Amino acid sequence: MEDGEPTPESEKFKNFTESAHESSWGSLHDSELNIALRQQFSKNNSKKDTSNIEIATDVDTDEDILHYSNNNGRNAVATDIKPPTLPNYAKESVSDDWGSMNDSQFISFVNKISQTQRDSKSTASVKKTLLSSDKANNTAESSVFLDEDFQISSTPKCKVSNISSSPILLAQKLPQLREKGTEVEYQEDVMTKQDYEDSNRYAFEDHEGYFKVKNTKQRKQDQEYSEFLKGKKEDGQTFPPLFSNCAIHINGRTDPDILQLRKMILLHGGTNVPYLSSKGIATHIVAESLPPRKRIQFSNCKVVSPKWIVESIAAKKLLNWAQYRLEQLGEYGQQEINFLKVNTLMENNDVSEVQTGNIADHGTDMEVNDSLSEDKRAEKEDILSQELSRAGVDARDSNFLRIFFSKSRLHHLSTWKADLRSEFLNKAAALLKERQFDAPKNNIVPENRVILHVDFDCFFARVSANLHQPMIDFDNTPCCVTHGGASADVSSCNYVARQFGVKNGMWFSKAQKLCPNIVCLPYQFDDYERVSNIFYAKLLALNIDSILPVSVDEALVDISSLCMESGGDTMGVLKNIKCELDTATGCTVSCGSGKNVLLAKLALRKAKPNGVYVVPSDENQILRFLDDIDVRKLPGFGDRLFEKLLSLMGKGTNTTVTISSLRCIEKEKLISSFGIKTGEKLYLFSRGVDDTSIDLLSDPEKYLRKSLGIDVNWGIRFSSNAEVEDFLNRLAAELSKRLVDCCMTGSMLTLKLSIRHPDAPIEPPKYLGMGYCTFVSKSSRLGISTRTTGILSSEMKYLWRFLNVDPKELRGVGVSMNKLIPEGNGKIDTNNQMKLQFKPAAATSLHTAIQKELPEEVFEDPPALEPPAGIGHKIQTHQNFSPSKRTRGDDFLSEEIDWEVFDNLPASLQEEIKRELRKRKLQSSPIRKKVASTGKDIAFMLSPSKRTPNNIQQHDIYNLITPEKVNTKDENQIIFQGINVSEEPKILKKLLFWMDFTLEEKTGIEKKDLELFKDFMLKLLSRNDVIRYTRIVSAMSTYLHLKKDMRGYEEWFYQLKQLKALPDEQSFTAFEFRF
DNA sequence: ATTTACAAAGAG
DNA sequence: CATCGCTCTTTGTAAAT
Ligand SMILES: Nc1ccn([C@H]2C[C@H](O)[C@@H](COP(=O)(O)OP(=O)(O)OP(=O)(O)O)O2)c(=O)n1
Repeated sequence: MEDGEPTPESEKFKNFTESAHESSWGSLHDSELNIALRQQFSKNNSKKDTSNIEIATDVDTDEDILHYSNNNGRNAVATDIKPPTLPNYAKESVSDDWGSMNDSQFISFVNKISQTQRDSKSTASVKKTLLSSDKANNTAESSVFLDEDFQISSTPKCKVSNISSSPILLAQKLPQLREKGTEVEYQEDVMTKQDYEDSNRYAFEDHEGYFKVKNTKQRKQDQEYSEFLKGKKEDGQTFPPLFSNCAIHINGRTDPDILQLRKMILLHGGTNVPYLSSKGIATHIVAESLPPRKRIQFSNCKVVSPKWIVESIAAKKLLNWAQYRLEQLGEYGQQEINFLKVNTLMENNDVSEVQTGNIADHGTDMEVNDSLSEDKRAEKEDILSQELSRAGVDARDSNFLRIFFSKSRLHHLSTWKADLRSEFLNKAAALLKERQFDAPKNNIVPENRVILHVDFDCFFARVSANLHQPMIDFDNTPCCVTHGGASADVSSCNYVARQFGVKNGMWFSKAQKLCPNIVCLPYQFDDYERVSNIFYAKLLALNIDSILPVSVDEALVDISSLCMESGGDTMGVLKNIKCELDTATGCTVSCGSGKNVLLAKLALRKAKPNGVYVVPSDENQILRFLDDIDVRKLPGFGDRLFEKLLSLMGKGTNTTVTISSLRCIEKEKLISSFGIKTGEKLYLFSRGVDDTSIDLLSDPEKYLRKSLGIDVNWGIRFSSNAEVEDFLNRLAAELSKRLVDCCMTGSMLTLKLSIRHPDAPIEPPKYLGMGYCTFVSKSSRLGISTRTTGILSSEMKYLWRFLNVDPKELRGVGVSMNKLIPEGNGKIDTNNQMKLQFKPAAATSLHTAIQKELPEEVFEDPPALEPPAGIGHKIQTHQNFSPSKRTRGDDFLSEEIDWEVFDNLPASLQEEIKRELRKRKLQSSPIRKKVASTGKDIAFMLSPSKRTPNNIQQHDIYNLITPEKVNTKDENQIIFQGINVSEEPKILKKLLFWMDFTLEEKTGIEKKDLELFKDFMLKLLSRNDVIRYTRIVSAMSTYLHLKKDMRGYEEWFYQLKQLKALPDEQSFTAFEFRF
């Protein structure tokens, strides 16, 4: 059993796992699984009712699948009658901007056009056709194709402002279309033959090859197109080849947006670089602003504002890019950063792929190999790539995190979401500031609000399929995005696959069983981001009242004003928005609307796939709409709540519950079984009531991030404590980096561990997965708001030791910063500082040390014993928690304060970045992934207590030889630096000098010195010389108090805080000894 | 009565 | 070979204050 023999329980677990993945992707996670299992186990143990439960589980699952099939059935019918999507060419032909298409879309589009226009050679006739089809788009087409899916019909002639094609743009684009068409037709042939191999599942076995080809292909195509254009001067339009020597990459959302910029660049002879590959191609990067991460990545490129393009074109000559250099880069020479970077790369013998952690394991266009011969380089890369492949599956490798995150879909989703939140919050903040005086109160009463929920249909699957070569008939071919192995998750599958019962989150082996012909597509995170940028750019271009990003492919939008303008034709507005988004992205979205968020979300469920749905605002109609909806569709209503509800209603597990029956349950009953908030929410939801706001301006602080964490629950396999602590060091560095990225510091740290459940096999069914686990978490106050890697890692290691988990049983590690404040806004956690006056700090590393060195009975006394009873007890029951068995403390001094190099970066580079952050300006217009400043930019909106000048500098910790020398060893005499303890003033003088020195030094306290110092202090304590001890700490604290503005202040504060906390325990101990 | 620590659930 | 099971918010609960 211990060795992972498949016991009945673990077998059951496996079944449960798989069915859970099927029945509800995303809503049932392992933590929940674990709960479910725990519950089942306990049930089984107490009631001996195993078979019953198993059956129940199965039935539940089947039912769920059935339910979804029904849903798909409806879609299938619709598909049979009429294709739910427009034929690609029809949609694309009405696109007002071909720039939004990717290569394959473009090729297909052009082919269709040239096919339909085969006989007509004149530009004018093409124009006419396109124009008429454009018209069709706005009128007939919506009724013909879309009405099929609309639940409520409306006139197709609605007009939404801002979204119709500009006639000027249209006229400009027409000749290009035709010309590009003939050009590309040829191009496609060549490409198909020379570049692509038709492999069984993947078009390309590896992403790298794929991206290289894609990049090459697009650039080549763009280039031929521009060359072709150059020769053409008809139509009176000229496009001087301003950018002929430029290869330009557009980074994220810009103004004017990426579509327009790309067009401008290509028209004027430039090369567009859609993806940054490891070959240094891009000469310029266009962006509005960049977060530190990308700033380093892009450091050897000329990073310019979009204005450079616009104004160069206006001036009809290439303007000096330096004038448009992105301001944030400021004074640090790009050369210099590049130089540092290159050196780092070479020293580390690293490859750019790992360095940058780009999605397809790609680096930037940083080229470090100029000096190496091709052969040598290839050889080197070969060796490195071998090392890399190990690094990706071994958490002990220093590159593991980077590789893991670069391939993790969930990491990307989370990151995108956080970035979007941050960006839109900043936008809102800027807007609020602008408005401060003219208060443009929007006068729409809640009853008349129209909330739109818009979401791509099977986002990843659609985008990946669009890019796939050979082309996929998306509406008839089952396909899904997955890494491809049997136990790999299906991230997203299309609706064809869903008819077979395939679901997002299901294991691929299962999906394949259900649907043997399913096509497997690779992840293409860059493209998801790119399409998402277009999506949001389009939404922002509308006259919307507010917008709340829900996910990379999903947003809540207040369209009350738009609907008012259109005379209440909500359906028409939705259709237009849908059309607009479909054409711009080459995907399909669905739109649902209602007078509140709840109704909008439910409407979207009805609208999917590829449709729109409007919930009317009449109360009775709302209730009728809700009546037949499954309660499981309510937002926030997952498996666990459903289970509870079933038991509350005394229903079997295989039933569904409609909202109308939920409505029959009294409020009190709901509250008593679900808790006050949840009960009340369910009560209101069942009546269609929901007052959730989506307005970032209404309460900006609410949307400011409150925690920042890192979780790794894959690939965690350690054999020793040292390996774990090494990993924690790297986690700390990563956490610190992310805190820098969003300009925040935090004062509480939480470590969360996943531990193999005793009943789970050693190796779970999923390769390197976490399997069935128990979880423990422990948090600690730092006493100071910080993000210093050294402090974080030290604290994490303390928490790790505290939790006392066998490294071999560890299956996952998470760490999170909890009491966040925006950078520079008050350094000290005053709340906690106050507490320090009265009682020892919460757990700190040094406590551990003391515990280790004290006799065992100390642990039995609550004041000295850090863990509150609850925790200790819980851990004990789960995993033999026994503090007294902890290893002796000899290793403490060498391991406890493990000051690592501050970060992976050279200190000078770090310094530059931080300076840069401080310089950041409020009005810089934010761009997703380009603006990391969550905190600072909206600092002015925070309550005054949280606002303080940000003149306190961050400090570094860096190894440095200080004036300290080796301590002497004497058993009887306490000697510090050759000075006997009786000469206390001398020692103090030395200490203050040392402190002063390190406070100024940007490299901080040298690790060895600190060890020696602590060693000395601990000796004092061990002799019960609390008086001296306290005197020294007080003197140092007082001195430190005068040095608040020094860079080393924070670190010293932390250290002294720890030292201060010790005597309380010590005196207690002494007291104990005396009696 | 609040505040705090921890755990669970739910989302994409 | 595989595989990349993240990360944040909200809520419930029990215990401490
Ligand atoms: N367990 C999950 C759930 C979602 N996703 C990713 C893939 C999806 O494409 C994207 C968006 O999630 P949605 O819930 O919107 O699902 P889809 O867009 O795939 O399908 P649809 O919205 O049409 O139901 O998030 C994922 O990787 N794993």
